[in-house]
Amino acid sequence: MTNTVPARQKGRGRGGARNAKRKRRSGGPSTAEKIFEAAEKLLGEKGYEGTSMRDVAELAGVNKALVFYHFGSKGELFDAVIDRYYKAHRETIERSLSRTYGSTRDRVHRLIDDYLDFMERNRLYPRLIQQEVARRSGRVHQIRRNLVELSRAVGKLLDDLTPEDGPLATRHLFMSVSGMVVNYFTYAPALDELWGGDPMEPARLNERREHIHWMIETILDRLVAEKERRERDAGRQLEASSTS
Amino acid sequence: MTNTVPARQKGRGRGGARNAKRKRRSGGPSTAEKIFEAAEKLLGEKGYEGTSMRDVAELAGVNKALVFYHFGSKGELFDAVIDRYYKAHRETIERSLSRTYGSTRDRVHRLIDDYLDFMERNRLYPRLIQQEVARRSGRVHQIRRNLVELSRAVGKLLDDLTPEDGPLATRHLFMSVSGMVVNYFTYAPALDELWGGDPMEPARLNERREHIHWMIETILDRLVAEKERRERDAGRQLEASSTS
DNA sequence: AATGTGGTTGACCGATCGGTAAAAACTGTG
DNA sequence: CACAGTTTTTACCGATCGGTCAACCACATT
Repeated sequence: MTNTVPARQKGRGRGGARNAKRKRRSGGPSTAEKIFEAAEKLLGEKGYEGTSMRDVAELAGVNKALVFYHFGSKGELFDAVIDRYYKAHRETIERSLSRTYGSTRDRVHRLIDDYLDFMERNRLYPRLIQQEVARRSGRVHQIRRNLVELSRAVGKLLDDLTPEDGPLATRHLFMSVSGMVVNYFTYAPALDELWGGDPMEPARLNERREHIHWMIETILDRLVAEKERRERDAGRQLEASSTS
Repeated sequence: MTNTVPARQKGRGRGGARNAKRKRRSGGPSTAEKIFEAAEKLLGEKGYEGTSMRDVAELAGVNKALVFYHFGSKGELFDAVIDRYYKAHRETIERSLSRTYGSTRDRVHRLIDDYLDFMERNRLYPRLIQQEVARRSGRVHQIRRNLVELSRAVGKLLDDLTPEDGPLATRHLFMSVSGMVVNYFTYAPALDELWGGDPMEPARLNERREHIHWMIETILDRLVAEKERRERDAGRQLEASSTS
């Protein structure tokens, strides 16, 4: 998966990073991969401060020193995890935005679907990101940039449907919709009384998906209506001034 | 503020909790209050695992042992903080819901306003709650119950406007709206590039408030329209069956 | 068989963690 | 003043933290 070159001597020391890549006979995951997966899980569940390197080693089923051998330090290990998410997140967005066919409305719905797919495939990601953002961790600045760029891209997609400023600016809509998406994954399981069952099972997830699409549809309808009203008003204004 | 009786001997030992409450001459906050405020701040900013009792003592400007003297243990200290939020949260909701005058629409808007007021007065609360919920901390189960009850109360308020199940059920709307509210406080400061200024200054907060009210209005309009359509359809159905 | 190399191990380090015990200081009351 | 009760301080504890080290192992090359 990620780079398999150990981190022992941090950059300094002997020359180029010779990519060893010794063959692994049994098809199982490499040590580095096992560590990475354990770190991914624990970071999502317990957060950075709540996870110890011993926990990681134990869950991975390897010696603790191996974690440092392969990833250097706790910070580097979790940076690697976050970096993977960052790249997957970015790729998801870019791939979705690159498909430019269909109406604006179709493209927005498609973006939502791709975003939800990403969340469903990476269920620990929303938990991780909520924890780190709430703590102002600084370790997630790349992902923050992703979100800023995504909001700007949505702004271009919506074009003249939303004003540049004020309560209907794209950034507000973006915050609201991303809140709808992300919060479900973090809050719904904690509020399972409301659902009477596991909110993460496929049927419930699809229900949530429908809800969000309904919300998007409702918002877009209103934005279009308001735009038309603005244009009508402008036309009337023009008409009135020309006849005066 | 909270109970000022130290926790040294956990329940057992000498008889009733004699409320000492020795008078404090200088008007400043008591030691317990200083500790509590420091804990509140750090818990919101760094989370439970990210905060040490030494940090708390240092920020409060008191001896570390005093923290244990007054609050017993780390868990009890932070439980006290969370309990205060729980009660304030609950009181805010109950007071808002108890004012039953006005239309359903007015009452919903009022609830949103009161909720936003609470968040603005307790800016560390959304950060705390997001961290603890994302970690499935278990220390916030009272607050989770608050949210469940709030969702049910909103359901009663909306009455027959929302169906019991499916993507338009109250729980989905509740999740979406609470996401809009809470996520702004946790995400907006991390995405300050989008705002070109501090999203927590009063003008921006009011803009956000307007946005949320606009969203609520849009959702309610659509729900009312769909309800009327359903009734019209039902009437037509009835008419058709009576003339057949 | 000798050598070099990347992967692995267990023992260990100083720092910090939450928590405790007992003495010391402070306080109001007789 | 003596006394009792409360609050604060100092010094300490064992456990755990992130991280290091030297030895060791498996294996490919010479």
